[in-house]
Amino acid sequence: MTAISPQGRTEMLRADGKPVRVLIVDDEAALSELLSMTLRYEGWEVRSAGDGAEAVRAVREFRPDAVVLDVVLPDMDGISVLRRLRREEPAVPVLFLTARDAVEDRIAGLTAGGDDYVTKPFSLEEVVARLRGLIRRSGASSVRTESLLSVGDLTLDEDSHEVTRAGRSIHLTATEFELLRYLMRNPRRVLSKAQILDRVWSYDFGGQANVVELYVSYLRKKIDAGCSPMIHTRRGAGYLIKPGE
Amino acid sequence: MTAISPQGRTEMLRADGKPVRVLIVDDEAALSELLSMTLRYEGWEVRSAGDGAEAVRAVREFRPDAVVLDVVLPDMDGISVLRRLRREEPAVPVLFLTARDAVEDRIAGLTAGGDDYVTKPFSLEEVVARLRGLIRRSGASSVRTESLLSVGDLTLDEDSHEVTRAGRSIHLTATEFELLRYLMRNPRRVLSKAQILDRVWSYDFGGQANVVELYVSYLRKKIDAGCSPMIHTRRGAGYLIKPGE
DNA sequence: GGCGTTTCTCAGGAAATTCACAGGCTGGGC
DNA sequence: GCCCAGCCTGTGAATTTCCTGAGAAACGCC
Repeated sequence: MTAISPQGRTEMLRADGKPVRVLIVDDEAALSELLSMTLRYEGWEVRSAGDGAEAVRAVREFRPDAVVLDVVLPDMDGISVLRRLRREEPAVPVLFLTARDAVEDRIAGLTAGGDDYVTKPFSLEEVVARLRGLIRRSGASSVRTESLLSVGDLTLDEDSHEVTRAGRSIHLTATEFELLRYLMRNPRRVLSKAQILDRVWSYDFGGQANVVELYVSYLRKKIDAGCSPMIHTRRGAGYLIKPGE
Repeated sequence: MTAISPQGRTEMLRADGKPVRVLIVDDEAALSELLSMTLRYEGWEVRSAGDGAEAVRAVREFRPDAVVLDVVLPDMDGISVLRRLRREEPAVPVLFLTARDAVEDRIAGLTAGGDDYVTKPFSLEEVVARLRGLIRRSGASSVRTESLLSVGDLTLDEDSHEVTRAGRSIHLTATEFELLRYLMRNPRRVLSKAQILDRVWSYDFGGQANVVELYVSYLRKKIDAGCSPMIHTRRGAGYLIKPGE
């Protein structure tokens, strides 16, 4: 089930019409808060736990639709936490947070089911998208939300990562894809370069703000080439996407 | 929920019909005062805190709908304050105030979800607009306010920054946009050049007062061209906007 | 380890915007 | 009808903002 909020953003709802519930299990307060705030803003109900014991308690009481689990925790490792979570709630999908070098072999074993993972440092856009995907596939929301975003004759499939303009398939790199997705999830809304940077680039990105300009430029070459432009610059304010003409 | 005040200004109200509450956290007394006065005049309830400890206390008692947070504070840096605020009130949206050059290092990673920031020196119009946006999207006011302002056949969308007159789209620069927004938020009310300067230009603007005349002139060329004029001069008093005829 | 791809920095140039200045215009008091 | 403060607006220059090519560095895939 999806609902269009007054601001025009699409919200994810559960079968009973209540907001989706997410449990965040992470001992780094800063990260945990960053995620909480972001997910709340997505319209979800969030609860967070700082260690494994708390997580198990929370999953029992809170009955989340999905769990974000940092695999490095102070009192138990992620695997034990996972095991105990699963004992409580076998079907709940889990999004693992992991360091880049804490290689894929371990994670691969964990994510065998419907689970997924992102590596630190991640972008908020990525976490939100993965979570949406997990929840969508888990069937927590009764009416399946579409994975297809569209603005005018431009479409973007969040599952297959396929992008088309006027039926024509377009190849995008990972960053280009995330930028376009963020724009398309906020059509007709001006997004500042700072907002884009905070959302699409990873939280520890320390580079120049003009990467945003650069990637907008890349996108335009691929998206708006030969067509009426959909990506618009609002000088001094930011960028927005809207149907051509 | 919006209400039209007796003077014709639109006010923002919370679900319970009470005014919106804003907490200002800033150690520069002058700036803090300026903001307080401005926000009170907007019809909001304002409380201010000069340091982090006070801020934490205030957020606990006052339960603000939004926080304005200067990231440079005497006793704690903005990040710690933010963290402690969030522990008290996880969902409260924050508007960060920051120096222009400090932007790129630290702010990334702070702004999550609905948060936003403005760089010093800012214009009051900008701060108010951002705050309104933050509160509007956070859901503090039960009936969400529209992002669309309209006076006669003139409309201004604060989200898309789109302006139309009689259905015809009009391109405005950033300053023109802010000036028009200020006028349109105060329809049928005479605004003096001094008021406009104080509100639309940044607080450290040191230029000639006749920029206001200049920008009114620009606006007229774009807004009132060929139509019955909506922007009127009250000689010796100021300007006002009202529907044509 | 090599090679193509992707990400990002840097810097030059183009374009839009902001603003000062100054001369012209106007309304209203006399 | 005259005058002047107050207002309007054309011109142009400084500044800001944005766009984009070139190339270095990092990454990922055999």
